[in-house]
Amino acid sequence: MTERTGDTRERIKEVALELFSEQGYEQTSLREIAERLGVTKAALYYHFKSKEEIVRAFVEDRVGQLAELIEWVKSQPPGPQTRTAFLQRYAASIDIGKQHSIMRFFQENQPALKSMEIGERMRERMLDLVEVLAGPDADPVSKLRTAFSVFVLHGGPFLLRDSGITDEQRRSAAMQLALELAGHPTPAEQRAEGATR
Amino acid sequence: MTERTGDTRERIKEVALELFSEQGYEQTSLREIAERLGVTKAALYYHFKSKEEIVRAFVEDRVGQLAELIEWVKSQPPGPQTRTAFLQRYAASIDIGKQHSIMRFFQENQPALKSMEIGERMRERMLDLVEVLAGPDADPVSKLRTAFSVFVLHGGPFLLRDSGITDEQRRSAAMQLALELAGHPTPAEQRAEGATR
DNA sequence: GTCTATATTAAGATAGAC
DNA sequence: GTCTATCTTAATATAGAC
Repeated sequence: MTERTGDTRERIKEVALELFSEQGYEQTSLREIAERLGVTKAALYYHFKSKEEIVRAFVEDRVGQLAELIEWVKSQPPGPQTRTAFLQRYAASIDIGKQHSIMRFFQENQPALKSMEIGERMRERMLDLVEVLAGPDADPVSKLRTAFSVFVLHGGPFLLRDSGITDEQRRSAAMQLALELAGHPTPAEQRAEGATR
Repeated sequence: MTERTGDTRERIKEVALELFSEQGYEQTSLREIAERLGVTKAALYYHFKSKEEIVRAFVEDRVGQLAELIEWVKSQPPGPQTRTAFLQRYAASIDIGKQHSIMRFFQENQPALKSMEIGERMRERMLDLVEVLAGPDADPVSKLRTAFSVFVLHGGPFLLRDSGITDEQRRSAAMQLALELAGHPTPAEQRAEGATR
């Protein structure tokens, strides 16, 4: 065979994600992706029927992971302990492979994703996640606190990129703030806690 | 005169900002802006020499406001009290006119802004702001906490847009979390506080 | 599965009349 | 100050040979 099975498709996804997350979706042309891979644009169209299809391919990977994470949260008792335990799992899930790039791409390319159905799916998943984490009857402030606890893990390290510290220190600082936010009980949880004492 | 002085230029800025912040910079064509105004593209080019120049015009407004806010912070004693007082001023500054749209545009169009010098200026201003608010010797977690206290005011209300609550309740929830984050003293501030007791 | 060549389209931008 | 008309460019996408 002329090449290892499925390899080219994966390499296109990887290079595209790298460029899309670094430069932006609209700022990256298929020509650029093709050149980086040492092929022509036409080759890309053999593997994907459009530019948007490439996005769909790697965002779907992340949507699948989120579905699993959401199921895990649902299987746990609601509350601050589950939220803080979740953040450890979530951090691990973005630190492997290209998941962190996917989240950065998702954050920074909302206008482009608005017209894609995969963007809508991703957005809904993130909202679902916050919903199950905070609990359906959480007040708005608690929902925000929960949403930002997750958000800090993506955006925090990036925000600290100009400080003279290591990646590991950035991740650690983000995790510390995330835990602080997630550990805060909602009013509903406080009432429940008081009732069982 | 055929029209009220400077009016058209301002109307272009307004319409462009509205479309750029709702749909994205790349997703909005000059044709669309012109149509909305009831003129042709050529008319836009009489007032602005490029699409990017329109962005520069309204982002510069915000950069100027930020400079003033930063000066105010510098004039105050550093610490949690100044940070919380600042957030009130900051919230007021984005609630007037189109400043909130400018910040949304800034957040959601980072890839497009990356190649514009006005984007760089804006980014630097925001980093300066966090620097003076948190204090130069703040640890990474405190810097993050401070950065997110400001960020919550932009992003928080937008994140809660699907909850069945009013705009006012959204703003209030965002402010509450922002104050919680900004009110937290940094380790350096805690030491200084202990020393003066 | 990848190439060359090309179709198609729409954007940003300009020239010059009025 | 705004128009019509046009230029220029570069992108996504496709046809068909190899």
